[in-house]
Amino acid sequence: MGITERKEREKEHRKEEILDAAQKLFFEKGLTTATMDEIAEAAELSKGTLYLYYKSKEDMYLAVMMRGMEVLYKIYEPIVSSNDTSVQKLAKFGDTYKNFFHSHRSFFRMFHFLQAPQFHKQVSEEMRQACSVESRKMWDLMIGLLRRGMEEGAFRSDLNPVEVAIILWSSATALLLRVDSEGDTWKERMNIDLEHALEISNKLLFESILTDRVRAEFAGLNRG
Amino acid sequence: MGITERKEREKEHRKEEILDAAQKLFFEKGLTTATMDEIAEAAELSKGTLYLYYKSKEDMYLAVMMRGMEVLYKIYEPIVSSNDTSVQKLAKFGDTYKNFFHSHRSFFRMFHFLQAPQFHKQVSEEMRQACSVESRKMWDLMIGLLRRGMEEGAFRSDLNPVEVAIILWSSATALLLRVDSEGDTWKERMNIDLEHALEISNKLLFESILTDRVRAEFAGLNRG
DNA sequence: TTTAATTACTGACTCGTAGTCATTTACTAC
DNA sequence: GTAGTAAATGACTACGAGTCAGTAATTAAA
Repeated sequence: MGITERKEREKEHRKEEILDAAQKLFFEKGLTTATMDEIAEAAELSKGTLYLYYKSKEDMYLAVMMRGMEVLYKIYEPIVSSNDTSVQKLAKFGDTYKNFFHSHRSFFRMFHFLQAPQFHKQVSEEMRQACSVESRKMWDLMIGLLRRGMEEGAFRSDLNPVEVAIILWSSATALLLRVDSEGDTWKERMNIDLEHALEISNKLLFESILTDRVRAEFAGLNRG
Repeated sequence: MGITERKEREKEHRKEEILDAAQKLFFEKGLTTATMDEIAEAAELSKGTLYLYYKSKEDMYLAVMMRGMEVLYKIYEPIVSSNDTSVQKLAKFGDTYKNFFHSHRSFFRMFHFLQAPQFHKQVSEEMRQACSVESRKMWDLMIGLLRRGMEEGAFRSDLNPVEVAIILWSSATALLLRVDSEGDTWKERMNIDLEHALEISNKLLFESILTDRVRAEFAGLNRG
């Protein structure tokens, strides 16, 4: 009989329902301001029940964040699988990240959590592991793209593809975080458009990793 | 009579003593783990007294962080005032930031707080203002350096010096944060030295903002 | 010197919230 | 119908930020 299986499904379903409620509140209020009581109420369950499904508030937060990582992965994956050239793919990577920032701002903000070690106290080892696996998928996409581009002679092969991936990803993330938190300030006080700064940053880094041959083509395209 | 002045001095002194205790505990335990009771005990005062000098725990945290910003400023200021060329100065800026990261790791970590908007709830307007002024001093140093370099023809003048400052600063900060929180992981799992990645990132960005003339000299120097 | 007034300090208290656990309710099997 | 199991509950504990009525110390006035 399939009772065990049905129960298993229902349990998974309940877990997702709880996460829906958590997502709603984390999006609205952020990690610290949203309370477990509020999430419980939104999920139409008691607080105790939440802890049958997630070990801590932080674990729950990361579970929501992983949804965001999956969203981003599903956007990126087809870019890598497409028939574009490596150069085109990398350009799309940059645009896509910016689009994701705009269309999924709340998820993007959550990514920031990973880099704030002071709040990881309550994160379970399992969740840490799961996040690590999920983020590894993203890195592999990008590193693979760069590695193939180097083999094809599009990108400079004297650079380490992993290092380049980290450089591109980190600088884009840092600038988008700044857009998010300080964008208006820079605009008002210095008349600076941080998104334009991001474009310049991407352009500078992008061009500096192209091989001379491809850079010449690229410049030709930009002029024509 | 100087009683009012003496009292004023004593009050300032007490405020610094409290900050010494706070700094010790924030360095050891971070913002969330350090408690006001612990800080009070370390300062040999009651918790209530702390609130006569600082409006909230977050305010206190930012006051400590500002000490770090002053330390960094005092390291940077002489670089800008020196007789080096703009190119040399900019190179020193990069090295200096990395040195600061190593010698004042706890301060560096605190800087990260500014970019985590979810924890700014309890920060008073005065403190926000004070931080803004202090960080503005740093930015002005860097922006001024870039602007002069552009006027002298060392850096490309088709770029906006403010944008370049933001780009260089953000990417360096992002990579150092990663060194701090994930450095060991990348080393173990991928055999990647994130500090080397930072050097590459700096080199790529650095060279791409030089004018063609200076880049040629620079390349000559690097070879010679 | 005594007393009043001002300032500095105290620590028990309130309040909010994460996480727990003994108990209750709902469901399944025999 | 009853025993056994799984799911859910919510009152409770622990803990920490921030408060405030009261106390002590210092200065000014009488």
